[in-house]
Parts: sequence; structure tokens; C-alpha cells
Amino acid sequence: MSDPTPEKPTLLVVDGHSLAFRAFYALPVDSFSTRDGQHTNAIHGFLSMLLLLLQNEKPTHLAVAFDISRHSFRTREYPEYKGTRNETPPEFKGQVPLLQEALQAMGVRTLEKEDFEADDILATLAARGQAEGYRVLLVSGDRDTIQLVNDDVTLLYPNTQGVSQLKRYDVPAVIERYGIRPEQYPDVAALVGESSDNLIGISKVGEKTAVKWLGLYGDLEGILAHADEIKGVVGQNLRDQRENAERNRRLNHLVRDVQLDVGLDELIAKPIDVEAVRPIFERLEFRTLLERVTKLAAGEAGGNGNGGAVAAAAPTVDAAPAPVAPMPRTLQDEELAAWLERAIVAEPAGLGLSIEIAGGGVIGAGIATAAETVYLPWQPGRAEYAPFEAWLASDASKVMTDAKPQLEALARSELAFDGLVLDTLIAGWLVRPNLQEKSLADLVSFHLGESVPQADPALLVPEEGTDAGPAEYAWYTLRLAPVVLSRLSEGSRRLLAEVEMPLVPVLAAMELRGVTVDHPELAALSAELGDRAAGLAQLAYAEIGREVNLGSPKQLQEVLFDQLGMPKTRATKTGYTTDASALADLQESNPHPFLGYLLEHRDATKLRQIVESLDKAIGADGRIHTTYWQIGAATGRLSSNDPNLQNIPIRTADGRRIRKAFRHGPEYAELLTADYSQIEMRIMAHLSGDPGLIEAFNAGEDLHRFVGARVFGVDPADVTPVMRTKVKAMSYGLAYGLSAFGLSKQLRIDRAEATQLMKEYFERFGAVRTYLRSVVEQAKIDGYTETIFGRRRPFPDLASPNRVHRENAERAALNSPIQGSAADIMKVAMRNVEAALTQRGLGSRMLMTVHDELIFEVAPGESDELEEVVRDRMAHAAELLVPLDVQIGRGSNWDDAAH
DNA sequence: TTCACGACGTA
DNA sequence: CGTACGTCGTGAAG
Repeated sequence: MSDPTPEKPTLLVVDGHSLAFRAFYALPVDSFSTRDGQHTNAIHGFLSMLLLLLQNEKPTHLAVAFDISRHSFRTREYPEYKGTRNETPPEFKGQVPLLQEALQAMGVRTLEKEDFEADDILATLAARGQAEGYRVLLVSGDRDTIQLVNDDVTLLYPNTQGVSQLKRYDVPAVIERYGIRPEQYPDVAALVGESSDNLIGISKVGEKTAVKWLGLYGDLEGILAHADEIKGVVGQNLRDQRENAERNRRLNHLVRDVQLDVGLDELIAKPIDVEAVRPIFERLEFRTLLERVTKLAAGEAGGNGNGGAVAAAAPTVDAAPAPVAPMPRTLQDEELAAWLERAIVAEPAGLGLSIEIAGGGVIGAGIATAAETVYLPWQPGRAEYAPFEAWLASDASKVMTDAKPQLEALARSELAFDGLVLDTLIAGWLVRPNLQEKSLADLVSFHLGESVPQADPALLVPEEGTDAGPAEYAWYTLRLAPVVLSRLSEGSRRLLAEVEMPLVPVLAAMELRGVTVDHPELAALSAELGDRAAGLAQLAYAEIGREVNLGSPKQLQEVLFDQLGMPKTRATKTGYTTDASALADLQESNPHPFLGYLLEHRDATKLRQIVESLDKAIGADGRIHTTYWQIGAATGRLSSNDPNLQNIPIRTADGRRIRKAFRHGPEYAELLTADYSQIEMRIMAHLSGDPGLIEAFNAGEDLHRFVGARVFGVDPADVTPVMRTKVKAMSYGLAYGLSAFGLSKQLRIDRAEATQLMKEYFERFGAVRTYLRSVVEQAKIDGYTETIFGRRRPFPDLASPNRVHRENAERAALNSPIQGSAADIMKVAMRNVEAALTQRGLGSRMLMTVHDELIFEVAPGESDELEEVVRDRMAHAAELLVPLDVQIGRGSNWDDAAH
């Protein structure tokens, strides 16, 4: 392709900050840190990329440019410039000086200039290099550098994800991809705006319009000169907002004559002195990179293009392009059967599979081995796909990404399915439960350092036929499998295989079943709550003599603090809180009827919202089908959405009326609910091994009464309700990292009493305190916490120098093994209950889960057997030092079935 | 139309 | 200055 002109020297200039930042997001921060906790992913990614560039491009001259600060002449002209950028992540910040140190050791010149950005240095060196007869290669992640491309200057631009696969932009490439010449790019960007720089363009003007105008009028100046001729809303917007475009154009113009106190001859690329590099690389624990440097220095660089042993997302340049999915073939009948037979042998760990869905049903499927892919445009009743259907139904191993919706589509299309051995989305979540990767594309980007082909959003004129289809998805899924699995601990792999994967079809079945909800009941309740809210609003208005929007915290603040002159409450980002507890405090200190009406109005409208959204979610079958998000919570819990069935009110009588609308279907006899009682406290007892707490559970009497008796030194019979309440709040608060301050606030007691209460508690249950401390200590050593079942959750912020961040992380770390173990136990229970119901051939079905509760639809005559099975499977989902107590209730609706 | 925020429902 | 979620309406930005 690009044939380096041998007689010209090559000047390579890299935008250090932007590439390091790309690398930071491309590589897993968890996988790249030193024993003493220094994050190194950005440094590693950057250097890995640089080494490949050195190897492949063989530059004769080399420099890396950095920004000195966020401030430059641009921010002086326009303070909002780049103002939307978030705070630099702390994990990234410390890496830049280390990177500079490493570059220095490698003999690479770094450049920076007060008041300018790195891209201005690139522009300046590009101009100089061209003038002095160099071939110039620029590496930058900032699109503004496109303007620098010309016959002698080529831009290497990272993909949307990371620093792998640098795209090579020479003049033809820019024209092909963007439809304009490089020097026209800033005009387009000025019109369109650049949100990442906080530069607002002309409203309604996108890239297509901008390119069209450039074709008509040549450049921005010409466009503005003819602004009067442009019709319609966009023309008016252009005339109204031309200052935006003019300002953007001034700001995105790169300065090409920055005063740099360095000559090009000082940028000569020197051979790397391995011994000079060794100390810093060893400090960064870069073994593989040191080997690569050694090889490069020894001139052995060649063959091994992608640096095989690099742990993750090995950056590649043109010489080692990312693998491309094989062209899918379409097979039928015997040919399909034969292919499947061979494929199963070729991929003993399973074939990649991706189901194509439309209208809820199956319309196609992609199947992949490492070397081949097949696409099947499936339709019901087509005999030519019988071998595929047989394979689907068999227990032959399948690897999928986000299998659940696909399993549901298969079920709707009446295709039997078995053999799911791995869902890479779930596996990826176990690697990084704090959830960055929510899709196949995210996984491919993170774990493979590649991007799934898709219409490039940066394209001014979209290409056609570049989108990946089911066959490609299946192929990427298959390639992800070993990489993701290799990043899991043994315990996590077991959790995946034995808990998470078996749960996928269980959740799919629950979602398909849904739950019957009574529409007339909800409609009546909604109307009643609506009337009540309206009445309360009128009463509230009367109190203040005007109408405000009671749902607007902003307007409420005016009423409370300006009009009524109440004392200021806790500060929020945008003013002062008007939340329920603050209003209750105000009611005590400054009683006013308005406050009461407001609180009641809030209750009524909130409930009405919930009722309305539930009502809207009732399907044609009279049932609500939620979606459980298996990777929804970092602790391991499930989340429920669309609608969320895990936050249905229960605490108030009106709230419980909503639960009364949850019914059993007509073929069923009743609902059954089963919940773990005090599961988190039991897990605390187990994990801490506290003899007192264990005794409390084994004694089988009321836990809080037992604990209260110990704490207050009285007989269990003499524990008063007040004492019980205090102890209960204390016990539950412990698992959340509650402080004496928080406890005093919640119980409305003074600090001293709260402190005393905690002291007494820990004197009687000392192992609990020891355990809670040890969780955080161990997490600081390991960087993660672990549940009873081996589920891990990393806590990078435990090392944060920011006290607020660090203490937040400490509380979360404290809670994680407890909440997470409870989630593990419930998942095991669900797997086992579902299996038992199937095995016994019961008609009763599991419908819902709410963290520590399961809800079933009971088939006629099965009540007792179901209760027995459910109780048994839930109670024995885990063997702890204390028994797991399961409370079961039955009734014709969810509320009646509770307790 | 999209987004951040405050508020609030559950475990 | 108590963990984990999802959803709603508002108001500002687009």
C-alpha cells in the first residue's frame, strides 16, 4: 500500500497525551498495575504502540509532544474550550510523568510548550519537516490534525476504541473517508461543532450539510459571504449563529509556527539502549515490553508482528492488521449437516452462535468456528435447516454473547435449545463487574483491542455494507471466549459455569412467563391517587397563595427558603435539598401546613407514577414481562427493568394496594412467595464467625431481641421496642459501613448515644468488627473483594488519595461480600428450584425475584409440594455456619401471599 | 431530543 | 457522613 520513499527521511511525531489517554481506555486498568499499585495500562499501551511504529515505520526522526496543562491560548480566548471534559481519572494522571520518564530512558525526545497544545507542536513539526524534505508521520487522536495532512504528511489516527489499528490518512484517504480535502476539514468542524472540545456549531448543520455548502461556496469564508442565499431554517441558523462558526474556526486552526527550541536534527532516532531502559521498565513490571525493546535494539525485529505475549489488546499497526471475519457462507441440508459435524470437532469448546432477531422471533443465525462462518436466513418450517435445528436442540456446546434475549427469540419461534456453555457478556462482567462492557462491540474493543465493523460515526458519507452481521457476531464471540476466560480467576470460572450460566435459561423462562397484573385495579388506583394529589396540590397552593410546580425542587426552594423564610437545608449541587427527611426536619423546627401537604402530595404522585408505568407495561396477555439484567449490579445482584419489578412499594397501605394487583393467572391456584429472612445478617455471622451472632441465629428466637438483650445487658423478655429498633438499625447499618453520625441521624439520637451504642455492640459482637475491618484491609492488599462463592469486585478507589472517594470505596468494599454472597446464594437457589420443578414435572412456575424473595405461580393441587421443594432448595443453596431461614406465604395476590 | 439532577421506590 | 439498583419529572442544553 504505502511505499515509504526510501530517499526521504521519516519524521514521526506523536501526540503523547491523547494517545496515552486512548491507551488508558483501551486496556483494562485492572490487568496493568504494579505490585505496589501503580496503574500502568496507559504507559503500556502507548509504548507498545510506539515500539510497533518504530519497527514498522522505521522513522529516522522522532518526537512525542505533550500538553503542559489544560490551559492554552485557546482557553484564554474561549474559557469554555474543552470545558465539558471530565476530570482526568486519577488512575490515569500519575501515568503521564512515568511515561515521560520511560520515553526519556528510551532516548525519545519529548516536547511541550507553555500556552500551546500538543497538536500545535505537531503542526509546527509537520510544517518544518515538510519544508526540510521529510516524510512526516503524525500520530494523534484529535481529529483537528486532519487539516495537517498533505502529500508529505500522513496522519495515523486511532480507531474509535483505543490505540490498536491506527488508520492511515493520506490525502486520498481523507477524501475517500470524509468527502473533502484535508485543509477543508476545519471548516466542516467549525460549522458542525466539536462536542468533545465544547465547541458548539450551527444548529441543525451536520456533516452532510457542511460538506454540501463547501462544495457550493469553497470554504467557510465563502459560505458566510453567501449566508443570505441559504434558505430555510438552517440558513437562518447560519446567519444567527455565524459567530459560533467563526470562533470555532479560529480555535481549531492549528498553529504551525510555535517557537520550539529544538531543531529537527536533534530529533534523530537513536538506537534504544536496553540497559538505560531496563530500570524503569522493571519498575513498571514490563517484562514483555522489555523483551520487545531488546529484540528491536538487537535488530531482530521482524516476523512476530503482534508481539504474541502481550497480555491484552496488543496494539497493531498496518503490518499486523486485526483479523477479519471470514466471509459467511450459506449452507443447507446435507452440506449444512456435514459442516456442523466438522465444526464441532474443530471447536471442542463450542461454536460461536448469534441469533438474528426481528419482531421478537428468529430470522437468522450466524455460526462460527475460528476459520469459517455460516449465515442461515432461517424461516419457520423450512426443512433445509433441519440439521441446524437439531444442533440447536442438542447439548453440543455453544458460545454466545448476551444469550438471554436470543434464547427468548428461539423459544418464541418454537426452536428447542440446549448446550449454552458460555455467554461472553456475563464472563466479561465477571472480569470487570463495575460494568464498562455492555455489548459485544464493547467486549471486542476491550478484550481483543479490535473494533466490530460498523458504519463509522465519524464518516461524513456513510459507507455501505460494512456493518457486521450475525455470522461476524458469532465469530467475534468465539474469539472472545478464550481471552475473557483467561482473565477470570479459577473461582470466578466456577461461579460462571455453575451459577451464572445455568441461570440464563432460568431468567429467560421467567421473563417469558411474566406475571398477571389486574388492569382495572391499577386504573382505579391511579385515578384515586390522581384525585388525591390534585386535592393536596390545591391545599398546598392555598397555604402559599400561589400555584407552583410541586414536582420542581427548584420552585420548591423558592417557596421554602425565600417566601416562607425557612432555614436552609443540606446543600446539593444545585441548591438546597427538599427531600422527605429534610422536609420532616423543617416540619419539626418550623411547622407549616404547606410542608405536610407537600409530603403527602409527593407520596401520592410517586405511587401514581409507579401504578401508571406498571399499567402501561401490561401486555396483550394481561401480564407484565420485566427484563432481568444479569450483569446489572457490581455486587452480583440482578436488576430488573422495563418495568422494574424490584421496587414495587410495600411500606405503606397504599403501596400494598399495588401489590394486590399482582395476581396468579387463571390456570393457577394462587401465588406463593418465599424469602430469606435476614440473609445479610446471617452471612455476616458466617463470614465473621462471631460466636454471639451465630448463637443468636441458632437459638432461633427473634434476632434483634437476642442482640438487644446482649447489647443492653437485659433479659430478652425485657428488651423494649425502642431498644429493639436501635439494635435493628445498628445491625443493618453495619453491613453498609454506617458511622456513628449516620446512626444518630437515623435514630434521631445524639452522637454520644450512637457512639455508645456502637461501642456496646462491638463489645458483645467483637468478631463482627474484626471481620469488617479485615474486609477493607484485605481489599486494599488485593485490590478486590470476594464473596463466599468467589465472585470478585475490584475497588481501585481504595488507593485514592481523595478521602471522599477512598471512604466511599471502603464502605462499598465492606458491603460487597455480604450483598454479593446473598446474591450468589439466591442465584444458586433459583437454579436449583427451577431444576427441581422441572424434574418433578410440576406445573407451578417461578415468576419473579426481588433479591431475597422468589414469587411463584402455584398450579392447582401443588401448594404443599411446591412449598416443600422451594423451602428445601432455598435453605440448602449454601451451607453456612448458621441455618438459612426461608419464610413462605401463599395467597391470591402478591400482598396476601407475603408472610 | 437528550442529559444531569433530585427525589424516591425496593432489598 | 449507609450499600445496591431503576424510573420519573424538571429544566437546561441541543
